[in-house]
Amino acid sequence: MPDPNWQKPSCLIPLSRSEQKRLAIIEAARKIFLDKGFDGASMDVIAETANVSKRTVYNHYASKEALFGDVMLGMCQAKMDAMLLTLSPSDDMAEALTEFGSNFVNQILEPEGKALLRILVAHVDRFPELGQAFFDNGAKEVIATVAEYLRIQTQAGLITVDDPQDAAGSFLTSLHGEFFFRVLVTVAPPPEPAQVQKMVAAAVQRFLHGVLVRPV
Amino acid sequence: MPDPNWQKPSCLIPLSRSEQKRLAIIEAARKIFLDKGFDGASMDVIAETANVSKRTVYNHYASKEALFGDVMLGMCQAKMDAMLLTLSPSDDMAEALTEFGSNFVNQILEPEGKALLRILVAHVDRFPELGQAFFDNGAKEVIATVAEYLRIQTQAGLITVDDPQDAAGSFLTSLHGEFFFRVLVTVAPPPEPAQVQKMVAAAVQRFLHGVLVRPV
DNA sequence: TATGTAAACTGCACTGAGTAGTTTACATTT
DNA sequence: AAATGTAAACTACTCAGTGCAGTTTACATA
Repeated sequence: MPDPNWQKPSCLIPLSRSEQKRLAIIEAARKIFLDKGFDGASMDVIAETANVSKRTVYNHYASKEALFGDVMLGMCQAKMDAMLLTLSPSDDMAEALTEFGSNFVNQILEPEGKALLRILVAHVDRFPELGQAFFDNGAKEVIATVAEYLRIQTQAGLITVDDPQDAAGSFLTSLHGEFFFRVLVTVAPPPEPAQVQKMVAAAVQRFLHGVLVRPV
Repeated sequence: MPDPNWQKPSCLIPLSRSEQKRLAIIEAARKIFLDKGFDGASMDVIAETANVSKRTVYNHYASKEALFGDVMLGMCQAKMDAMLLTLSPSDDMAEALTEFGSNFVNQILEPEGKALLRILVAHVDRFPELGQAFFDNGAKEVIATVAEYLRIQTQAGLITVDDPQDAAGSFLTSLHGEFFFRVLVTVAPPPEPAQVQKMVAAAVQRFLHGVLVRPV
């Protein structure tokens, strides 16, 4: 079992017992919710997994909903941070976009990313703020980063993009192709990073070059 | 209330009373499951909505799972049929791809399509065969249709596509851009058909023309 | 070093609500 | 007459959240 002191803000000042318990609860809840969803997870199991009494769980969180919200927001935050790389206009375009895109696709398709997406999708109706937060603070920023990059490169005369926002969204989704859907809707395992790399590179090439021999 | 006779195979031969009840149950279950998901739906409410006693529901379906499976497979089938148009290699490429793509995107983002997707995603773990069936008999065929089209047009020398399968998947996802994700993960309403049309047309243009002024 | 205190934790029984599926006794349809 | 449907009560179970009596921990003071 990893030392809880190595978890959150400071690992120099030892955490209070109460804070240790809270982290254990969050960690257990994270596992159980990811695995079973909101309805499938029981507060008894979460408490047991956290090695904590059920009463303690309710001392820290007023309700199952509150615990779920806290846990999910934390996971969304972590995923957002991991998804966003910077794009340097000075680097080689194909290379820069491929690196950015591979990371993006891997972050989405990697098992825990997939599980997080599933939970979000499954619970939009009951927890609208979660999906909204993930989109507003995560996906939106990723798209904006790419859009800004496309705008700059268009201004530099390297490419021609009319609507950078629209093109960025289209480009990003073209990177994962059918896999996003397949992984979300079936039990198929996510593709290997090597395959992702290849798929993204191909999509970047198509985006940059086009496929038509003689443009109409 | 619509006449159940107008629903399924034949509306000439009147359906047996038993069959009428079965259709009423399916129709009610469809509504409730789409709205509340598997766990949120109760068999009592479904029976009540179908104007049928709970015992009758259990006379037709052995369990809640069985009813859910039947209802969902039916909806998947209908959605698959609606998603798949033909692609004539002789038509203008941009026009053909735009028409095909608009229909595809609209079918996915339209409210009931969205709800169906959400349910599938939310229940993959408990009903793996559903998502698998939807992918194998639906998405896969759509991709294959586009891939075959790209192969033919490449052979005709109109375009250059190395891996038609991969390109088809990438092309199809580039059509909906961020919207697929946004609609799935937030409560945002689906875009208007006009907006879809515009977005798809732009993506088709990019796919066909590319964006690079001077190819590297 | 010993002791007091407040806050937090434990364990467990309990309430109350919801629900899948069954049973029974009777009615309707074909 | 046989099959099918109805209504309502009933079983058996899960699970969120509470109450409570007693214990542990951190920390301050003596």
